[in-house]
Amino acid sequence: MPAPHDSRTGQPPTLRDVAERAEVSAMTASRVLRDDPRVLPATRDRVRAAAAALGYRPNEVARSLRLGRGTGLVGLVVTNLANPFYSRLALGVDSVVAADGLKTVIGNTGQDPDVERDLVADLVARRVDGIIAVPAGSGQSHLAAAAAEGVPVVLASRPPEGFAADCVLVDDFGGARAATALLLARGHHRVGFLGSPPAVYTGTERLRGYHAAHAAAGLTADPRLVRQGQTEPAEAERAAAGLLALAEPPTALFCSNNRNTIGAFRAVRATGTDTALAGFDDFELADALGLPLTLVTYDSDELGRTAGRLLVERVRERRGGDVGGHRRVVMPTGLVEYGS
Amino acid sequence: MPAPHDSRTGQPPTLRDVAERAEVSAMTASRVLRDDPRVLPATRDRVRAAAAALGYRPNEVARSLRLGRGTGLVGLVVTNLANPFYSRLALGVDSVVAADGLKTVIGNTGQDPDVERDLVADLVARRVDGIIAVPAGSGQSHLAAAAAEGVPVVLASRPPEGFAADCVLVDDFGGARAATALLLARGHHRVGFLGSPPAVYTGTERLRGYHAAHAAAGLTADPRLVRQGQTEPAEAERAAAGLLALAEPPTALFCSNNRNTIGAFRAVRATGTDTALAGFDDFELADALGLPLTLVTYDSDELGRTAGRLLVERVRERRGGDVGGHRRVVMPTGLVEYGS
DNA sequence: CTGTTAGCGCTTTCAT
DNA sequence: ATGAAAGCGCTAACAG
Repeated sequence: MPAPHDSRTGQPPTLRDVAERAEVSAMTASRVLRDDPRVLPATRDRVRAAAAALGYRPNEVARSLRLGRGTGLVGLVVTNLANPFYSRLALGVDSVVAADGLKTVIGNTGQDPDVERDLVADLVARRVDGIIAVPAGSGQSHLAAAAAEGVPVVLASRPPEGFAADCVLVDDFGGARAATALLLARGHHRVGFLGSPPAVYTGTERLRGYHAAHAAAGLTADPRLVRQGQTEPAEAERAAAGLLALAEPPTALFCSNNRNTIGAFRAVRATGTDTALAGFDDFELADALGLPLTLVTYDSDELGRTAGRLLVERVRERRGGDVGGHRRVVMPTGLVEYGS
Repeated sequence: MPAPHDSRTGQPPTLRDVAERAEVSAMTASRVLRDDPRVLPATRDRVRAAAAALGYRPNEVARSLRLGRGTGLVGLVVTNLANPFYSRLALGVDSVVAADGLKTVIGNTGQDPDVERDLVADLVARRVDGIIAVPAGSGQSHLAAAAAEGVPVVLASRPPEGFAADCVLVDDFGGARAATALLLARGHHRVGFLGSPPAVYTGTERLRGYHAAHAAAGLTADPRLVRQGQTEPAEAERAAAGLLALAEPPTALFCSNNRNTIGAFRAVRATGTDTALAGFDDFELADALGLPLTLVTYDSDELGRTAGRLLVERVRERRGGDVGGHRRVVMPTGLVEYGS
């Protein structure tokens, strides 16, 4: 364990300090520390020894300024990291970009569009190498602006609106349609819908799927059974309880994300009805709830990894490659049945 | 929506570009953009207009290099962001530091000590303003080195070893002892223990609590009922199944974290025994499992926020304040009973 | 193989 | 009220 730095000053050692100690120029020290081969082995050793003795670490801030190449950071903009969907996404992204030496900066917006705007602007000012975002839904002009400044942008689970960017989507429409169709095929003719606020892309796509399944079965969904706007389980539970308390309650519920599914589950259990339950997104312990539960599943880790991969390719591109036009990856969904 | 930058070049506009367009020196432009009052209102307006027209954003990399003040980033080092414990911590930390204009960089180690070392070194090289870490357990010399270089370090849920740093802890010992005591008081004399690898601080503290409860009741825990080393629910399930298959199986299990509790729950349900279950950490849907479950709880969001607060105070201190000696905050625990 | 010069974008210091 | 010079730590580009 070398002394971290010269104790005369509280400042970390600089390249100059290393160079002086090794009695070479800063340039030679720089070469050695970047493994440039054109240095005499003896000099190399002296420099290495000096660096080790001082506990020298190159200042990455200075390097990125000099190299003009960005900071080796990627911004990840999400609404709520405590939601397991987003934390898995974050992990998937980080695992991929870390392999390229990039670090992930998190930006949690808490659903606030103003926070989201500021966050993106700040990430751009910080010269991140790219941004992966799951925009909350009320406009993407801030992302468009970032893209226009040359910062690669990748959207996860929502498509770009009004500008071009890579994105990874889930087959929201198809998955929701399949799950709803299953409920209808089992004889449920009154199927309720619980979903996120209408401005959220995935929510409206999944609602479209719900309606499409009805249409395919020659049915029309009762609009009174559609409740949008719930973001947290507690809200979803109230909304579900409201549906179950109707004079003609639904005999089944389709929930457009895991927050709504969990809320609906609580409402059904509390009410004691045998309402059938289906939802989008798998979640931990879904199999252990003691109620039959049909879920639309997809590989959520792969979603994050794919987003990371798309971004990394763009970052490499800026350093010389060429990926070509913007890509749109759609992840397939499956159906899983839990409970007895 | 202003044009993001001059389209002649793909480069974002610099202060010079703004200055030229406003026909002032870079210095004056800089003053205006930092709201330095000593500028003629007319000039100010010209500069503001130029900046807006170009879509100028100050280069934060250059600023931090010049100001020598760090980057406005804090590093968060955890083992597994997909674990809800860590994602809540991350959110708590971020919510506090964001209020001070700081961003959180995530470093996910995946339990690998080498990755952890590299990560910390890299964060230091990137000149983060501070580091919040939940070290995996095999040595903290890398954190000590960071602290020695003057980077504020705050540890969450583990105390510093071999160096001084602020930390936030949970009352691991007391919580585990209370939960175990409850099981013993209910007549369980064979209580199993499921926990993380022995190198993990929280695991061993909680094991200590488990033993202390036995001692206080005049009992000695059967060492064959102690299983350490499970990190994921699947491993924990196997370990629990092993205990339940013993000739003299435990009649109750105490699990030292949520991963182990979930695994134990699965094993108990699969076996169909009426083994009593207790564990450390609350988790979503713990109340919905249909089995009685006693959990040691604490405010995990507050844990993250406290860590963030301790760090922010140190960061401010480096800019002139004085917080004094290193602090150790211990969060109290409670006991919750779920299930019928 | 090694060193000198110059400058990334910004701001502090010292003029004017 | 404004500007010129210098430099944060580092590294391309060019000497020698």
